[in-house]
Amino acid sequence: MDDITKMAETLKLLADRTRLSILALLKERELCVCEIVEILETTQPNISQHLRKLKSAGLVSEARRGQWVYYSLCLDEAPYIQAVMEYVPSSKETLESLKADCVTVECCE
Amino acid sequence: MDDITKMAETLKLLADRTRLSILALLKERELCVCEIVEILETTQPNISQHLRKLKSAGLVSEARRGQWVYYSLCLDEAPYIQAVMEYVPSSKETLESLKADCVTVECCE
DNA sequence: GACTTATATAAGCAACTGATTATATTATCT
DNA sequence: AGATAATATAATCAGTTGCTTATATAAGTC
Repeated sequence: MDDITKMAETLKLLADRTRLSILALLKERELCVCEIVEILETTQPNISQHLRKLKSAGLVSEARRGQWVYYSLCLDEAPYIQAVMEYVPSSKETLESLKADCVTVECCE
Repeated sequence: MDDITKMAETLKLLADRTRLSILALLKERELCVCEIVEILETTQPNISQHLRKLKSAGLVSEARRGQWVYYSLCLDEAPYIQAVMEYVPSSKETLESLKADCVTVECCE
């Protein structure tokens, strides 16, 4: 697979509303699956499967802590992804409002 | 449509081998459709339809000169696309080798 | 060990995408 | 006007994608 094909494949991962949102969130801080599910208002399997794609491309890494699995951004090997991420609108407010009404999610302590 | 959704939509245009190759070529210089067809070794309708998508997103602009329609890059409005394009491998050699055996294509003068 | 919570995986499906083939349009040349 | 070359559009189709529902695994709690 030549360089351009590989680049197109990697860009496909960003070219999806849900995955780009996940990456935008992880840009702020690491998050566990259930937090992402709550914020993006979708189902858990949906997020899990998107995370798997991002992980197998090496764009995120996971760390289990207790029953929670935390995902964080991992863009050192993907400079052009990093370049794009500079332009993704911040999710800071979204994350703060989550903290505010953090009743349903136990993992945010 | 929120910002992230729009960004994902635009990134979809780059997330395709053929379209990314077209953009990489146009990064070097403007090209007419038949040149792109010859270089990328695909069919004319295929290229035409990809160019239409790129055009309707404003990423390329067209200029008819005689029977040929020349396309050129137009990324002023899309900073993050421009950022990605910095990382796309150059097509300079490909374009020069085209010039070398430019027999079938009449438009390159 | 039984129950609950968090996450992952699998199967199924509707919607979308990229390519091909066929046809239409536009311009040039005689 | 007729023939040719360049490009655009339309129809079709196989392959892919993202989501949902159902189920499995893993960790924590009682």
